[in-house]
Amino acid sequence: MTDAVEPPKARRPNTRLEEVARAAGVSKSTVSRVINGEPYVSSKAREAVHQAITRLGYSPNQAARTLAGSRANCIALVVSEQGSRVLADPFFAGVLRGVNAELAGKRVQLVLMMSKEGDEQDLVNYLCGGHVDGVLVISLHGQDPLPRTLADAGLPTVVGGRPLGAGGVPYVDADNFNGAMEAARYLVSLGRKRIGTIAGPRDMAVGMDRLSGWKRGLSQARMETDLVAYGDFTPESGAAAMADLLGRAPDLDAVFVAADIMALGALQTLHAHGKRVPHDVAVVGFDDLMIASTAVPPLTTVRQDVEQLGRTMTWRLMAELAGEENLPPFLLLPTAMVTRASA
Amino acid sequence: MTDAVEPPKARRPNTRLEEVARAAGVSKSTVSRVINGEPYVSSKAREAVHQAITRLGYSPNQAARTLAGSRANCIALVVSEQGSRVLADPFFAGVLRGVNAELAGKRVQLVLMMSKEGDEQDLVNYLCGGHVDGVLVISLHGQDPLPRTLADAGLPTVVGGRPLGAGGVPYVDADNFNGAMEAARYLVSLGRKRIGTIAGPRDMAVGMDRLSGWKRGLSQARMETDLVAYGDFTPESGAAAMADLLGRAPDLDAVFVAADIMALGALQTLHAHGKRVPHDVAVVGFDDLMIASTAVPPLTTVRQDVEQLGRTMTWRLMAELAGEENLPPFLLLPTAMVTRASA
DNA sequence: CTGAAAGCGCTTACAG
DNA sequence: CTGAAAGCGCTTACAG
Repeated sequence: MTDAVEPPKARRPNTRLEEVARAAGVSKSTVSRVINGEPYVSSKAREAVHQAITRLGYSPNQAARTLAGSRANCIALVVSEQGSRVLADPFFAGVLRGVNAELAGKRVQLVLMMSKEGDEQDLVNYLCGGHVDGVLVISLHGQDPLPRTLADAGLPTVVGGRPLGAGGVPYVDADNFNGAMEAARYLVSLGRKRIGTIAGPRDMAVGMDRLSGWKRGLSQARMETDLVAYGDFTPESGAAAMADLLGRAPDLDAVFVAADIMALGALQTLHAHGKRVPHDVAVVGFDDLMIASTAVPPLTTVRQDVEQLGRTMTWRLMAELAGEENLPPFLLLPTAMVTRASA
Repeated sequence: MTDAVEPPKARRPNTRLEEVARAAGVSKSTVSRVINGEPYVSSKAREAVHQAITRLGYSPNQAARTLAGSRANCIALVVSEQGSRVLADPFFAGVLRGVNAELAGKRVQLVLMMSKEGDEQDLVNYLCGGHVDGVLVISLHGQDPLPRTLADAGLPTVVGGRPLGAGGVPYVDADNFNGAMEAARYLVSLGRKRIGTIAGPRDMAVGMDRLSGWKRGLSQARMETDLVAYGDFTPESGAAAMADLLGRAPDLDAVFVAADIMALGALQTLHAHGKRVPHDVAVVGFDDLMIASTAVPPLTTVRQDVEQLGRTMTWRLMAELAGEENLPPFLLLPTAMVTRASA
């Protein structure tokens, strides 16, 4: 035997609060108070504790804090798996960046959970089990009762994107209605006469709100709002919807596509049909994804700031956890037209 | 005063293990054993406990489990913020889906942490503080010492994408070298004579490995490997690199672009220069993003399965946590050419 | 402003 | 196969 037997990994115990207390010459209570930023601590004691913490590289045991205290110091971001494929990756990643940015410096962890078809009960049990202080929910579909369930259980909850089936639960959303209306007005201002739209899925508010905005924009100009085709936020569905629209209205000269990712498919169809963009058909998208600027031609679109969405959701949730009152029931973030070559 | 004073939120205590024990007519120890799937429990007791758990909707308090036991039942996914912008969103979202898929059914939570410039020490303190059982690290840049630091601290760590500065730390990666070599060979087989490449950043293994693969593919055909331009995984950098290449070699008739997102920019430049794709210049990308198929023309590319990457990383980490031995030090996932119109 | 003590809800030897 | 008891590392009244 040349190999020594692996010694039983002596899991070196971490620095504990007690050691910090000893090093600082105070009691555990005082250290705890300093860590939690409580007011009644002498600056001398506070100073000593801070130094000891730094010197020892102390990091409080979260499990113990959670168990002893009443909060988990942890919030959950719940993503519906179904929705995550549809709403697509840039949305998800952007929101996440925003959430993290807002959480920076706060001692709050983010746990990520994907809700899968069929395990809703497990999810609700877990979330309501005191493991998290609050929940952020995104990419909801249809009348998903999840936010209502969580809110009813007394768990602070904020939804990203207006929830269709959860009246009363606070949410943050881009101002999809006005963004789409502005896009429609822009196309009208360009002198376009036959304007269609490729809308998002009927069971998501983001789809319906953008459709409503487009309708309003056209109605105000006394134009027809009959040219509607639906897609599901994939390039392929955008291509198919565009073909549908072209078949129904050969004289179509503009289209508002409710998502850049579908607009890419629409551009492909227009190209295949020999339609020049924007000469024959003007195209406006929505989202302003990174790839919008490299579409052929570069896509005119309505920008929404998804990172800001994540930040705002988190801010709203943390404010509620902090006990602030009279918080707004919902928040709408502004959108902005970005004019490029396609319209 | 018409409003009643808000009653102090009577935080309804959750079902506890003790109540389950009482309902099942056994001791707390036995309930704990059942929950943790330990072997020495009579099937009768096991059955009673399971029923009680279901009936009471019991969800164990993770904080208590963590504190009492030695594991956190939690792993971290660490994303370098800098890297996350570069590697782009689809990568991140795909990996995350894979991680979640692999974690499904296991009672292990995923906490997400973004490492920001300057807070590395906090991050290391936290991770090594016993709050997580293991760490998944992605989108590393340069010689980032993080994985080495974590591994040295005895924390099981798996890196996604070959780490440049962490020899010895287990990693999972797409087989970038062979994928790129295959792309180069494919262009050669098409009869192309002057083949360039737009490579990724020099400080990321993914950039270097794809570049090496391309070089090898051309060398084997005794072709020049001088036409290299560098980008940073943005469409804009791809556009600029393409212009550079065209300036250096007007006779260029093919280009391997190390990422689809850069290929979009390259296509735009080629278009602007009046080059027809693939007639004048054949283009092959890498990744097979959703948008590759709606590029104009649809992009021939090398597919990597990022979701599989996430699953494999997680599997590798969980296997180590389970105490399995003789695990592979690294794992390379196969790539596959996807032929479309651009080459 | 400070400290001693109880308790959060589990897991884990230990004894049987 | 099972149970009584100690202990994980904090926070929080309570008393001073």
